[in-house]
Amino acid sequence: MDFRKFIEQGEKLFLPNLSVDMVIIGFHEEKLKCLLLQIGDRWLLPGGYIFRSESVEAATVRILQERTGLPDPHFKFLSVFGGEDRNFTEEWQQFLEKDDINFTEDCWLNDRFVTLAYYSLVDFEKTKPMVGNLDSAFAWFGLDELPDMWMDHKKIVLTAKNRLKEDMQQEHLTYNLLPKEFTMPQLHQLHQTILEETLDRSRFQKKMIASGVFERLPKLQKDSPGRKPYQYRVKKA
Amino acid sequence: MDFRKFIEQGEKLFLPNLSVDMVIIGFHEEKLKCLLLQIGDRWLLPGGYIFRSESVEAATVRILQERTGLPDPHFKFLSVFGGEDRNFTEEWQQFLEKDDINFTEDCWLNDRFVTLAYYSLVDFEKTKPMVGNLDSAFAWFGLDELPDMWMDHKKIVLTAKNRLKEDMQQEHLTYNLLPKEFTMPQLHQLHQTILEETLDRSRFQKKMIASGVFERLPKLQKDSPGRKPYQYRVKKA
DNA sequence: ACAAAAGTGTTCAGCCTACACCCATGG
DNA sequence: CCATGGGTGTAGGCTGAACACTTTTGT
Repeated sequence: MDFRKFIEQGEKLFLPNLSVDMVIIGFHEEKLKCLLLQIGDRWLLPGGYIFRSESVEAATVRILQERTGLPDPHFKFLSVFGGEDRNFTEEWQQFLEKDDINFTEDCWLNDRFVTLAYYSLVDFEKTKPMVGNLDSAFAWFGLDELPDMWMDHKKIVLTAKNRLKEDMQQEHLTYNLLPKEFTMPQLHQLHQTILEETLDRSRFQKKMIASGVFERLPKLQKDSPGRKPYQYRVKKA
Repeated sequence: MDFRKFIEQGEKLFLPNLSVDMVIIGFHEEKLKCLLLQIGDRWLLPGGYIFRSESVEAATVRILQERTGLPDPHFKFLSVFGGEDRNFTEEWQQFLEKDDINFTEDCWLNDRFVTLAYYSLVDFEKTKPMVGNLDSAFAWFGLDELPDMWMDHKKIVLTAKNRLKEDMQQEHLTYNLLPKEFTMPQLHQLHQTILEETLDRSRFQKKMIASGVFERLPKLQKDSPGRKPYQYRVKKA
């Protein structure tokens, strides 16, 4: 969408005062990373607004696809952030004062926003992040090395980090962070990273296999010393 | 709030296109009941809108207090319902056409609404439901005997019913449905009702006591045959 | 042959399960 | 004293914890 149109006509196109924010999480170099965008000097979560003729779910998928290039990304609802003072007046002003856009104080973007926060687990290697109209860059940040962020966005990321810990103990979803085919040692390492504690290798392996969620594939070929691990993927069923 | 002001000026006072709906659940006569309001011939969930200068959380609490009369009601987020065609044009029309209010097609209430659904567990006996400006009556309905309801409201109730089943296995929250002081047989019966299955009495009792969440009080005095049960309440900690 | 990596076994403790049994009270 | 309701005990099975052991591979 054209930038000027977005600023000037956004309130006609989108549901006002409501946004969607995405905590997009990947796993790279033994660490959890979060995809952030840069506007001005500061960083913020990828997000967007809901077209008046679009369901919330569709908006969520669209925003995710736009940012990650993935056709069918995983996502899960996180939380509503709805503080009465939740607006981005300062942030927009800092960024837009240098531009020639007609950005007045009563612009819809300056109003209060309730945001619907989601988190999304993606395959780091498959993800092809893209910048939007407003943001000048993207980058992956370790969840413990977050930069200065807009408003409550850092709080949203940390909420996602904690929620992921809880959710993964209830349902199988961590495989979304790995390639389609992966090994138990990889999954084991991933779980340890997310939970921030060591897990008994033997028990982990048996529990995962016993869950019946995964199916075993031929062994992985690789050039490192030691036994070759089996590969697994999620059962389609 | 004055009815005319609500219709005519609501869009200035509230965040537009966003509502809060409450599945208020009580336990009475061995059954789960849900508090509904009547507008015209049909029933709907208690709900409301968020003032522009009010946090979502504050709105939630306010709406709950208005409807239940309870000072500090329990509530928990349920889900977002955000379909692209989610509006109440038909429902409002049916109800308001007999009135002399200036209710035009472009009224804010006819627009699309995204709703934030919560559920709330209340002590049936302590709850003093109240009707609002719009609704003509309230009533408690068994979760398996729901009447004809607005739009997706029945779906929201059933979502709450299922979520309650899941949540209660993770955290202690069912005591919100009972008086401050209650007995294990009561709690046992309640859990069986919610889960729709029988639970071993012995095991249930030991598990509850072992959780350390409750403290034992003197035995209950009552006039029925059989041993008198202890009373319990939640530990304040 | 050795070290490293991955897979599998073994033992023990603790918890869940299904009942059985024991206590208290009113009729 | 017995029917009813409520509290506690026990034997077996399943699951999780900790760690040992074996297999496979590159160097």
